[in-house]
Amino acid sequence: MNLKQLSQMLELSQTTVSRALNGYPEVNEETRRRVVDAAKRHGYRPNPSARRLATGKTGMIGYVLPTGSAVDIDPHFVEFLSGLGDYARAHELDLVLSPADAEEQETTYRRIVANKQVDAVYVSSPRPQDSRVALLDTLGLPFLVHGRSDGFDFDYPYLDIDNEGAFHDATRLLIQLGHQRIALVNGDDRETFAIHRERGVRRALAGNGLAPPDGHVSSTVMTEENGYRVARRMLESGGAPTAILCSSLIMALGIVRAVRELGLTIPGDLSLIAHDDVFSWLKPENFSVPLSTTRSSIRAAGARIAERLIARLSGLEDGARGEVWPVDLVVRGSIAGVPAGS
Amino acid sequence: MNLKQLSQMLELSQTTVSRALNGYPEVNEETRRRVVDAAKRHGYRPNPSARRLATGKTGMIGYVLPTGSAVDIDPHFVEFLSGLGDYARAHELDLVLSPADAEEQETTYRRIVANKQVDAVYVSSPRPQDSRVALLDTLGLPFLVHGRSDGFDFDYPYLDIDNEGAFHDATRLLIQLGHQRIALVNGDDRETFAIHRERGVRRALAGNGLAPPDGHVSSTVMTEENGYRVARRMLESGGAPTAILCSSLIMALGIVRAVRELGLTIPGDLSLIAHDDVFSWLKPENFSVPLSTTRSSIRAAGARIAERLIARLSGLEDGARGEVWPVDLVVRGSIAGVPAGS
DNA sequence: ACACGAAGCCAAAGCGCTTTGAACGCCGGT
DNA sequence: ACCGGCGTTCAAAGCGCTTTGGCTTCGTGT
Repeated sequence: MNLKQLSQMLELSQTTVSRALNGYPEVNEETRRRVVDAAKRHGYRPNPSARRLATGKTGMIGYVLPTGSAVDIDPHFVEFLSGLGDYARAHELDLVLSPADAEEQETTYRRIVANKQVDAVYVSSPRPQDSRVALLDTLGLPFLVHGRSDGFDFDYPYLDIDNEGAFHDATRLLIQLGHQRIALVNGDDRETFAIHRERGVRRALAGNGLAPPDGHVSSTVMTEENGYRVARRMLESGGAPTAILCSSLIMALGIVRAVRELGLTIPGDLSLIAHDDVFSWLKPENFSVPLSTTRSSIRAAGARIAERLIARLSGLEDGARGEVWPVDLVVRGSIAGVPAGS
Repeated sequence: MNLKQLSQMLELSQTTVSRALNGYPEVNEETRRRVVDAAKRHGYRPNPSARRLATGKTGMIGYVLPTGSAVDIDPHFVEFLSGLGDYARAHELDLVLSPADAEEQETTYRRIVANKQVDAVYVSSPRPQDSRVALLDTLGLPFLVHGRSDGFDFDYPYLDIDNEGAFHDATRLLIQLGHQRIALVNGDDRETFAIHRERGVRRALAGNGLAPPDGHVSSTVMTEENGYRVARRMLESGGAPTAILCSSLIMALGIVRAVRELGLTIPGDLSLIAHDDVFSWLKPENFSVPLSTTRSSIRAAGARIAERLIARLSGLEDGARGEVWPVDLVVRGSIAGVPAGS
């Protein structure tokens, strides 16, 4: 059933039917009712391909997926997707994933724009002065960043959590507990979130006249293995940290393993706070010693991003609002005062 | 730059230019060269929306993403995506994710078909007699299943790993080591993969006149917490298992935690084999006791699925070929003979 | 010399929608 | 009695591609 058939059936022009269905004002309310009613009864649904061609709007949002044999998609992504899906579902909003070589994302963004494949995109894992943000800004494709990209002189819409504040507060807490040698096991410090977290830690330390010694700030891909390696190295060095802040639960697994292997205990020998993105399959309270965390649901962020994206597509939101969410600091058994003799 | 402009520029008809570009035979090779050359020089790219409308083909593949507040997307999904992306990238093939309420996926599939949104879909986490498979078969939308759905009297294309064989072999190995009380910590047994794994275990046991006692086969969502709970329950019961087979590394984390908490050791008190889908962020060799595994890269499967899907879209593959991959059995330190006195 | 098929090209008709520009009837105001 | 304007509807022109059917032109066999 297409528009033509429907309009013939109603003895109206395609124009009128189209307008009735799309809520244009210049159609008689009585007529609109008839049209809407008939459309529903016959299960008429406008052909999206035709509509796309006519309007240029696709009703889809896009995401350029960095791939490559050396690239591992962040496991957080799936949790984010859950959130996005939760919200998008109700609006029949689809998400288009365009895989791209990690080095050549720009080409893909250009293609997306040239092809008018989506109405907006979202960008994740941004870095300072992220080229994608700059590109999208000039290309004029609406976008929303999950995270932040510092260093631009224009505003753009984003949703971020207060990484700096979270790690600042967590560090301050450790300091209040008497810790002085506090280490940071961070993610890739080319990304903004990691930079902000490091900044938070340093600021808290500096506020107390402290600074992390050499080798006590590490930046690696957030795997269990890296958590282990880094922790092992730190803990075996002279002046080992008495507390560690860690950017992910998965790395924390590795840290715990290192601690155990060295015959140390948490929190007896080492206090540990990790960032928790809230996964259902790995919970900080279930660590052998329940883990203190900075917590922020990445899934909720996904839902909010979908919400804002949809608002933007329907013209309800505009401008370049940045939104920063506070982060919970959840204290569990993994932190304590400084071990005696340290 | 659109087709019209390009054809005027070349002083040819749109027909000829279109045909030249799409490789139709009835165009002079000399002419084709000119056209292709000009198209490249001017960066002409056919408008996909227009092409869609004309042909009905979209050049995209779809996936219906089950969502809902109670639904957690499988973390394996992201690894699968990596593989899919690796391959799809080179072909500029995009993936459309359509979020759907877990209970109402059917509606979404119908919408996708009615709207001609994608040329094919892939289906994951199939169950026996999966309604999606039946639906897609009748709707006539090309599809490819990752996994298998038993119980249909027609063939359909799928890619699966030999779950039954893997768990059979792993169990047999444990039996050969002298184990008699072997338990299975499985995933959701409404899904085919879990059913096959259980079947593999039972078959190996039966082959030796054994059978799992009550309570030694569990089926839960594959989280760390469930691994812990189940293992704890099993190990504290009378006639505790001396060996456990486990369907995921994440659950294995929980099992290890339970073992440790009970003051037991691996492999001294308990042998453990888990299935490894090959994640970069959690590796079996890095468990405190290196884990023996049945191993199959889910990422490779993603790539292969993309490959087959693409072959199918370009008409190279047809029919309903099922493909089953063998699974590696990798022995590491987590298994040993039966503890004395058991 | 003519017919016939193949090779190569083209004009135009879709695909199914939105949107422009115009038409129609009817009202109130002058 | 006439005109401007409003409310409502419509025919037709896109959007940019593919594909049908037809039209030349040229070489070949009779």
